[in-house]
Amino acid sequence: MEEISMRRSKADAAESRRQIVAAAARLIRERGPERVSVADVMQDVGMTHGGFYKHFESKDALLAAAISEAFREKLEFLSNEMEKDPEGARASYAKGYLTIEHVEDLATGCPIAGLTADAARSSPQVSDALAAGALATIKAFSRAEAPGGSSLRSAIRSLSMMIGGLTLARAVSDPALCDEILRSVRE
Amino acid sequence: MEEISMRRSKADAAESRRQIVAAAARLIRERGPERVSVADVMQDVGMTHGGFYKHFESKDALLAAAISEAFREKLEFLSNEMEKDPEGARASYAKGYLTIEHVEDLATGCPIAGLTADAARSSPQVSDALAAGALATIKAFSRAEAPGGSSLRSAIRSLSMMIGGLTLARAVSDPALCDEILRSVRE
DNA sequence: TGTACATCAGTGAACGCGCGTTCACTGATGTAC
DNA sequence: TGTACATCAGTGAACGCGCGTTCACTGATGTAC
Repeated sequence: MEEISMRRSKADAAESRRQIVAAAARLIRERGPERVSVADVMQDVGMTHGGFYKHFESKDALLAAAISEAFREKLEFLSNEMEKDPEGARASYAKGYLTIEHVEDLATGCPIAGLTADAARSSPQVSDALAAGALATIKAFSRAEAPGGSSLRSAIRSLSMMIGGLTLARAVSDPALCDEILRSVRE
Repeated sequence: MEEISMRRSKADAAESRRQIVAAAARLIRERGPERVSVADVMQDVGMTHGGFYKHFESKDALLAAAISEAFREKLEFLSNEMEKDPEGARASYAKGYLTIEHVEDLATGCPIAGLTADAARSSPQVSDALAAGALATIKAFSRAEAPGGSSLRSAIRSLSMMIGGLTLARAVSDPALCDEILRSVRE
């Protein structure tokens, strides 16, 4: 315990930072940005809260980095799908998106559905990170073009249906209705 | 100031409670449930925070009541629209829903889009209130039937598109893209 | 209708607690020679 | 390669502050007679 408390190499520090951001990206989606303290995040990576400010200027700076990280993971996943199957990537992403697993798994779920309400009431630093992620998501979806129709329009419409369907499924409590929502929106 | 501090009649007390709930319904959508304190709400209706517990058992009880009130207002509005124009109520509600005004007005906006993420991380008391409101909304939309198609399915799909479109429009920062999202989803 | 008293809506001070942030300190790391 | 020293990642205690909640108190309301 004590020998861990000394200074670490630059590589170690960079790894610490990565872990802090990854932990925050999960925790803020699971519990909400306000219900996750700096100490919670640091404890999650096995550190004490005091060292936090060696990595970030403020909690808001961490939130912004965590939101960017959440989008990075999602877009990386979509990008891999597109390499494997350029034609069906968007449909298969939507299929995985509209599942009971995604409804229940807040921690690694869609950051647009999970964090837009929070970001809209937060500082520019936080809402800018969400806006950048949302823009990148729309662009990625436009690229993963479905056959026919205006690319941007159809990307926006697909994303809206997915985000709204997930939100509505999370809003209701009756499992049967939740399932009906997912099935209805999946087409 | 001082003469206001004494006991009020039962009618006055009921009116106070109504005002507290109405203020909370606005404030929690505007700032988020965690960023609104009991003292903020009481101050908004011109009272001190000490009297709060004469009306509610806890802050969570107020949040539940405020969520129910937000839905009540929305459903009342939809109900009025349906009386005026049974055929076009759903379309005209959707048209008003997908506007820049609604994107910017969090305080009196859709509680599903604005509060589902918060409710999903809250106590049963709070999430149950949201679930009840969401169910009532789906039912009202099913009743306001669009011509043709399965009533429930098409209600769910319309609502999903609206909620997702509003969320996506709130997520982005570019006004032109925000406008493009609203237009794309409005059909 | 009038009187005496219990009730209880609202006040304002106080409570404990957790939060974001700061700070003095430690000692391995990294660098200048 | 070896030595001396500055750096800085991480520790753990401490800070002010705001929060949800409690409490003793006030005096008009509401009721029993």
